[in-house]
Amino acid sequence: MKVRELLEGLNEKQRRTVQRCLASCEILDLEEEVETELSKDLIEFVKVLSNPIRAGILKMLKNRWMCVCLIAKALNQDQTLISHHLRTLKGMNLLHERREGKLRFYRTNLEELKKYVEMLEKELL
Amino acid sequence: MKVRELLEGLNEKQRRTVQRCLASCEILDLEEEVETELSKDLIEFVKVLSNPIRAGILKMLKNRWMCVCLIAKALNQDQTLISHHLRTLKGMNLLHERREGKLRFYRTNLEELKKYVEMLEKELL
DNA sequence: TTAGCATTTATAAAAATTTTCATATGAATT
DNA sequence: AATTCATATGAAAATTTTTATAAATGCTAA
Repeated sequence: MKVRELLEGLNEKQRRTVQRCLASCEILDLEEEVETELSKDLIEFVKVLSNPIRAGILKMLKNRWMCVCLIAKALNQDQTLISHHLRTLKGMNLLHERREGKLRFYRTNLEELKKYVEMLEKELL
Repeated sequence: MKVRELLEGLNEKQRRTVQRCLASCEILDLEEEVETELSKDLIEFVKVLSNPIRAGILKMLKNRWMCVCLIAKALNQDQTLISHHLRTLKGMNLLHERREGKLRFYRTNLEELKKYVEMLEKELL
């Protein structure tokens, strides 16, 4: 979508005001193509990361395996709450899981995490 | 905080289970230092970014100035809603602002944005 | 200077997320 | 086999975020 097309979508008064402004200050070129869409996945990733508990989990598990009860202890949170957040992270493929007896160990999936961070840079910088 | 200290914080049964497991599978070293804290600012940044409208604004304004009414048109959202989100973004210093007559133009503060993305990489990768 | 317009601000309503609590599941110890 | 323990799940409650509505600001053009 070009700036010109957006401008044409405004009501008459607004359009006149903006046109006049752009004519005098030349702050914006009408022929520029405007991109607003971010990948749905990327937004979802950022949302997952935006919770301090989930972000803390990813940081803590970036270079080690830990079982659920130790994760809960480290973050000083109820185990069932941690379980919920682990599920969310797993849902985005951001964790590896490994079972040892009745314990479950998790570790950050750094490949996947890096993929998202690179997407972020590409889209916004 | 070391893994050993976390372990000592568990109740006796749990501690025994975990100790026995670690003794046999050697998946985790008790002497490792565990880091869980992310910078408060960084989390706030990620939260700001986690809304699709705000992320869309940052993408659209990464290389141009646009006035509020055109931003609203481009995202096909009510102008007052856009104003709210602009305020949030301004509050994190993620936007430059410029007034031309009765219009207000915004543009992404790429320096600041880059700063946060770099923090993110440093903390999580 | 006044009337109109672009935008902001305040506040209330709606929607989404997080947390808690009760219960389920599956492995291991007894 | 029965019980216990670590973790998972689901639904309800609490909290936060987003959106909508109404009123206020401040610039400008007439």
